[in-house]
Amino acid sequence: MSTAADQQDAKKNYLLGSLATAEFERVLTKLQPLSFALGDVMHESGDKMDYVYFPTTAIISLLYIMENGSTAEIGVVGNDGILGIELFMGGETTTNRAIVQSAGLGFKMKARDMKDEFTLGGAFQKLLLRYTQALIAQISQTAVCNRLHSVEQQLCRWLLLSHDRLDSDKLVMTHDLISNMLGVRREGVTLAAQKLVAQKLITSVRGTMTIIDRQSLENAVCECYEVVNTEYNRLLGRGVARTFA
Amino acid sequence: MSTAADQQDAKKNYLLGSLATAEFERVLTKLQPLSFALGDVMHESGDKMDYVYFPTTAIISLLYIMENGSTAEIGVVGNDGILGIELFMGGETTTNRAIVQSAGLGFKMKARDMKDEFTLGGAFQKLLLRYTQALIAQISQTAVCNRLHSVEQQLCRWLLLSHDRLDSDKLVMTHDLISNMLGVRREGVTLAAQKLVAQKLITSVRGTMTIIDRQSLENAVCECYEVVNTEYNRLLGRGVARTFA
DNA sequence: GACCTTCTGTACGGTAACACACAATTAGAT
DNA sequence: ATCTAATTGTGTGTTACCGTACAGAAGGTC
Repeated sequence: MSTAADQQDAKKNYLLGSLATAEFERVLTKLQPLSFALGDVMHESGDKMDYVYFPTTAIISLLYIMENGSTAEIGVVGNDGILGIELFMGGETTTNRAIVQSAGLGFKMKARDMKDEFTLGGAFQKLLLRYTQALIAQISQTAVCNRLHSVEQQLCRWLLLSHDRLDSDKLVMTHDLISNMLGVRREGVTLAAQKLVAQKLITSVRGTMTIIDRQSLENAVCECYEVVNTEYNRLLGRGVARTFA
Repeated sequence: MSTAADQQDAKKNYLLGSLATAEFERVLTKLQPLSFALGDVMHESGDKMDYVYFPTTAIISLLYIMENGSTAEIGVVGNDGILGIELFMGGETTTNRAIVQSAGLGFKMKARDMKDEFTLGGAFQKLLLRYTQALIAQISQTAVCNRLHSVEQQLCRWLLLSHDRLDSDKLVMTHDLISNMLGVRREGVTLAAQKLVAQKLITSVRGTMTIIDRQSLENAVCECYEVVNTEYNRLLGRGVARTFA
């Protein structure tokens, strides 16, 4: 692939966008554009992946599924990162499911190409490792947040994380879906959402939540959100969070 | 360092022990033996580390400390791994505190030496990356377990995790310390421990818990324990868990 | 327009873990 | 032997979330 439009699009993914020109152009030749549909399972626990993915407007959830069917999200990948770190980390597979949480676009790269690029040991490798460390920070914070914070706080965090990775203020998401991500009951999400609606931070109507007061949402969220954001910023040179005008 | 005794000791750390002879001997010249005392803080959130550590009989907890002072463990490193992945991952620091949970021995290596070894890109690098992926699995499972399982189940998991990394059946640990690791109240640990004592899985006296029926403890634990163990086994060629006679 | 499905709101009883308070026990120090 | 500090046990009331059940509302389909 190599149209100028694709080039522009690829840069929307921060990892690709931070590559120096020469490296970016080499990598670009190995990328194929791709559309992610809501609910698509990019890989199942234990699956070998044929591709790695660089979302630009799509968001992918890393979900863990328990034996009894309950689920919990451990992390999220959007235009900030790459799906498929297990390929260059050497394990080939992981124990979680990757599912499209918000439809959108992105690029894919063959597993073989990814490994070759990584083995070169250049700036791309360094970047991928730093990204992996940022992802570890996100997963760690999820662990802590799961232990110590309320559903309402976690819903705030989840909304902000999604908002950061989207162009729009509208999150197309049912309470049921969010409850699977947060690992809580659907009713729990409804209740928490109502509280946020009452404070006029969001609106929530059948299948869509809209963020109407992001600043106040940031005031309501637990520290976990900011900690992860700062860490992404430190490790990758820029935060994921939207900035204000 | 290079005495024959040290060589034997170094092999007690699985990462070091899985190196091929030539690589092991090269690495060995860069190791210094070290003793870890209970409660020692190996690094604080945000600190740059001068060394990485390879425990052999000590256990280190990766603890996250919230703004309000409450704490939660995100992972644990013993003879199965290395403390200080952030050095070769490129971030230099992390957002958690590393504290000695169980006193014991191990080795340290200068940060500079670690980076040089990693940059060589050989088997050691591959091993370190696979270990990092195993640690990610552990942290992820902690996140899920924090969300979905009871304190009693988590105490079982924590006891087994510690037992796996120790020679003894005695865990020198107060309820208060464990409560900080699990991110729950001290009373909660006391209650959970009482239930396990009633089932004759452990004994618990002032400052020491002793595992007396490991098999039953494994039956009582949630799936999280086994999942992580299987993943360590797959990624590193051997599990951490003790095997039975 | 009638029907069906999906999504959301509400209610009720149950439970696990919380916060706080304080008593009882044990270990170590002088 | 006594004192002190650390550790563990226990009780009481509160809260957040769970499981279950069901009603109402919104949207798609025929």
